[in-house]
Amino acid sequence: MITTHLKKLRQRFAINAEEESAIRAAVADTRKIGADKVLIREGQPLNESLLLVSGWLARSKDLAGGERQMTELHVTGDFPDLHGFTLKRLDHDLLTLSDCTLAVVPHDRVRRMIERFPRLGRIYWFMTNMDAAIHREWALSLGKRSAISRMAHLFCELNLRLDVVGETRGDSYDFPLTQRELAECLGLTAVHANRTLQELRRRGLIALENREVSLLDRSGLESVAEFDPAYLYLEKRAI
Amino acid sequence: MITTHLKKLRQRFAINAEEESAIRAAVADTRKIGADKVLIREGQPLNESLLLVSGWLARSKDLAGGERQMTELHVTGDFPDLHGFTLKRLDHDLLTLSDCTLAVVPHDRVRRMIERFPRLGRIYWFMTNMDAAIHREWALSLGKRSAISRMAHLFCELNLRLDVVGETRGDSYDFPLTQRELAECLGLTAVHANRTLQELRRRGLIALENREVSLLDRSGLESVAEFDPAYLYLEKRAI
DNA sequence: CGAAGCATTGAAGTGCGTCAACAATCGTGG
DNA sequence: CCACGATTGTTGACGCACTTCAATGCTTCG
Repeated sequence: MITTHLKKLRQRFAINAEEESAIRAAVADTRKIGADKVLIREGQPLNESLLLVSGWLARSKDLAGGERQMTELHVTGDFPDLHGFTLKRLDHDLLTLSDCTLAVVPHDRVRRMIERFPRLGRIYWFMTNMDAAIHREWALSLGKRSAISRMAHLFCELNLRLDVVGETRGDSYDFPLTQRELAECLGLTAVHANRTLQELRRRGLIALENREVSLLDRSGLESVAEFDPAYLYLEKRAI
Repeated sequence: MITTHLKKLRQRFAINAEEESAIRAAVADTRKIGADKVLIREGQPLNESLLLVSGWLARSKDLAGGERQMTELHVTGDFPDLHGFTLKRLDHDLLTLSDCTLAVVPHDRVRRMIERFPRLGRIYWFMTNMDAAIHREWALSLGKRSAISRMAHLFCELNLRLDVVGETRGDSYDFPLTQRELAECLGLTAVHANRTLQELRRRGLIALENREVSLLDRSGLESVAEFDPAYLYLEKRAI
C-alpha cells in the first residue's frame, strides 16, 4: 500500500526492516476520494496526516478575486500533509486533481514513531524541507522564467519525481491536469497556457494528449527550462 | 546573544529554562560578516547551521543570464540555515544584505539537543515548515498579485515578523535593501520596483527614506496587499 | 574629490492578459 | 446508446502591466 512511498524514501536513504515496519504501522486507515475535491481546507485543525498512495494533489492558495495559485503538485508516494504534524493547520488548501487513495497517519503515531526512531524523524524532516526546496524553485520560475521556460521546467520536474517512484514509461507519464489547472501552477491564464503548450509542441519538445505527457526531446526541454535537478536532492545520503 | 531567537520561539511556544539552556549550549561560536557577501554558496557541504543574531539575509537563486530571484528574507532571530541540518547542502545561495552577526551551531550539537529534547526537535521542524509557508505566500505573490500588491505584501510581512522580535518602532523599521534587491524579491526589474514604490508613496501608504520604512496607513496597505497573517503562524500553540 | 553604485525619469517595445466566440470532448440522465 | 449540457481546448483581436534602453542627478565611500 505505501510501497511507493518507501521507494521515494529509499531513493535518498537506506531504510531497514525495523524502520519499514514502524512506518507501515503508523498507517491507521486508507481512504478514497474523487477528483476535484477540497481534501483539506486552509485553517482546518489537523490531528492526522495523509500519505498519497495514488493520484495527484495540489497545494492551492487563492486571492479574494477567486484566482488560484498552485504552489506545489503531489504525486503517488508523497506525504503532502506531513507538515501538518507540526503546523496543526495548513495555510492553503489541498485539492485532488484526480481520484486519489490516501493512507491516514494519526499525529500521535507519527510522534511515537519518531520518538522510537529519531532517524526517521530526521528523514521526514528532510522530506518537508525538500518541499520547501521545490517551493523555492517554483518561486524562481514564477519570478524570473518566461512562460515557456516555466512550463518546460514543470514537465522536467514531474518527469524526474515520477521516475523515482516508477510512474513513468520512458519519458512519458500520465498527467491528469486540465490546461486551466496547469495554468494555475504556472501563474498564467488558461489562454496563455494553451498558447505556450502549443509552442512547446511546435518546437517538438513535448506531446500532450489523452492526459499523457511525452518528453519528445528531453535535453531540448531541459535546456529551454534551464533545468538543474539539484533542488530535488535525489542522491543517496546519510542522515 | 540569541535572546532575539528565543523571543521568536516564545511567540509560538512555551520554552522552559532547561530547554533554553540546551539551545544556548548548542551555539559553538559567533561570527561577523559584512554586507553583500555570499554567506553560503549553493551546493556547499554543510556540517553546521547559522543562526542570525543581527542583520539581514536573503535566499537567492539565479538563472544562467545572471538574474536573481530572492525566495525569502531573513532578519534578526531567524535560523535561516537550519534546514541545512537535514539537507546537508543548500539549493540556493544565502546572501548578506547588511552587516550580520551569526551564531554557529554545529549539526552534531543540534542532533544531540533534539535527541535529549524531542520537543525542541518538533519545534525546530515547525520553524522550517514556517519558512515553507512563507515560500508559498511568495509564490502566490509572484504568480497572482500585481507589482504594487506584491510590494505592499512584503512590507506587511516584514512589519509583523520584525515586530515579533522587537525590531520595529511603531509601524516603522530599518530596511537595508537597495531598490534592486527589493526588485529581486518581487520578481520585478529595478526600474519598475522604483515606479511601484513611488506609487505606494503617492497613495500615502508608506514612506521609505534613509533605509527606514514607515507604514503610514497600515490597514490601507494590508488591503492593497490582501494581507492575511495566518501563514506566519503567530499564535501560541502546543506541540 | 572622484568613481561607482543608486535612485529617478522618459520613451518605446513586448509578453502576457482580457474578452469573446466557437469547436471538441466529457459526463450524465433518459 | 444516444442526447444534451457543461467543461475543456483553441483561436483572434486588442489592451495593458511590466520590460528595456538610455540618460541624468544623487549618494556614498574609499
